[in-house]
Amino acid sequence: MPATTPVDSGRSDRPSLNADAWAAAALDAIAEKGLDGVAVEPLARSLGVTKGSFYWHFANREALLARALERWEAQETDDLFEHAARATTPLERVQRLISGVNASKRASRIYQALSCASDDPAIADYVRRVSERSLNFLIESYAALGLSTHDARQWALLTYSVYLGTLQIRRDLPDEWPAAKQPAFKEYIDFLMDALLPRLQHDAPSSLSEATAAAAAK
Amino acid sequence: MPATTPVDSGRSDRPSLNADAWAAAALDAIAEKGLDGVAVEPLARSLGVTKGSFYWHFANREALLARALERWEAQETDDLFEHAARATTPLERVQRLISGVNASKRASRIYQALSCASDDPAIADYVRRVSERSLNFLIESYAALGLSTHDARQWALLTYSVYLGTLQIRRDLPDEWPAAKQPAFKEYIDFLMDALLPRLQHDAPSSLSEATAAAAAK
DNA sequence: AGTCCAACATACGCAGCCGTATTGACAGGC
DNA sequence: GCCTGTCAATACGGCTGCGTATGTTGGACT
Repeated sequence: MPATTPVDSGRSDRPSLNADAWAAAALDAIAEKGLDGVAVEPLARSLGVTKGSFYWHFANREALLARALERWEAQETDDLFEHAARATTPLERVQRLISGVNASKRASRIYQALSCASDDPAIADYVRRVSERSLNFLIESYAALGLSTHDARQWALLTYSVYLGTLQIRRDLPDEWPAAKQPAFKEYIDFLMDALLPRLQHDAPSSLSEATAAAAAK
Repeated sequence: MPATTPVDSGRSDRPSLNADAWAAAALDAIAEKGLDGVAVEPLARSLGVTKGSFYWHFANREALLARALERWEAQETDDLFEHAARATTPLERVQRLISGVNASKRASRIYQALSCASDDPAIADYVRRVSERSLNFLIESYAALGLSTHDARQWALLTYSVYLGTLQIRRDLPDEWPAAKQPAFKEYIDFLMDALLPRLQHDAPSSLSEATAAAAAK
């Protein structure tokens, strides 16, 4: 009864699922129920179809996972580039990363779920690449602040570990973590920015704190 | 054929499994294969018995999980107390936590696996308590350094997030992380200690760096 | 109008895990 | 020597997910 357009031209009753829709649903499942949440039959149910549809688009569950991971990696990379494009100053980049810790609960959950499952070498490669790009982004940001490659790397490792650790604290100790609206949140972000920025001798310290406040106000 | 001593008197061919042995095996499974690795039949196989034995000691899988989590919480708490007992100075406490980031791969894997599965409210409680104790330990350590409750809390959050984030970096980016034997490791630890300790005005900075080097040399 | 094909649905066998029920081995107390 | 309690093996049913084989349908094309 429901008319379908096989080439997926425009909208219809059933948009005729494609592989990307399955991959997107798989990523949602990872975010909500972990990697084992990516099961063919439950996913089909949530999409309102049966697995007869799935095995038309994919060879098996592994192929779906690969596609979902590619999608995830591309998304994370795009986010990073978009992030870099918006923040012009290297200083601003670090500030945005840190103050953005309260955003994207979904992204952090996917990241953690995949990191947990990185025993699987296939998954480990994706996680490694995504993490590496984030770390390199930070290294470049600190290098652009005038630090040597060596020092920039150390500061980037520090900041990235703070970022990751904060994500986990927010999850494991939700009561201990101030809501973004509370004054304690901004206060702590300011504290972090002070701890995560090297004290450059040739720069006035007031400019750092002013820029921090400006970014946090957004 | 193999004689067993049912009351578990001493050692025998089969030491007659008790509930604690099952809980220990369950924790091993969590460390190696995640929470879903805690499956009755595979565990029984790895212990050389069948699940007929399991359902004598436990009502169901959930009961095993609860017992394993209790065991884990007790272990982590004991480790923390032992850790506190050995490090007398508050400064030493922070140093040992940070430099001990390369130890206990197993513990960190269990922690991460449980944190991933903290959607389950039963598990979340255990994770929360364990994390809370660690954080409070750090808060007290920083407070003992002369910081106010508020400042100690901020520094503790920073250090704990660095600790957690470093664990994850070591797992996700094993190539980026220096081995404990490499000079880069000690160097980075020194860098961390400098970044994670407040600069107290009334203390000579040289004493901090000296104490750091002494602890790292161990 | 008839054919073809993409995109499903249906039905099946298989494997793994859970939990139960039943039975069996073995030791110690009497 | 029998009885009882402990710990374990075996056997079973049920559920869930994977993968395959085959049926069905509606639209595109000619």
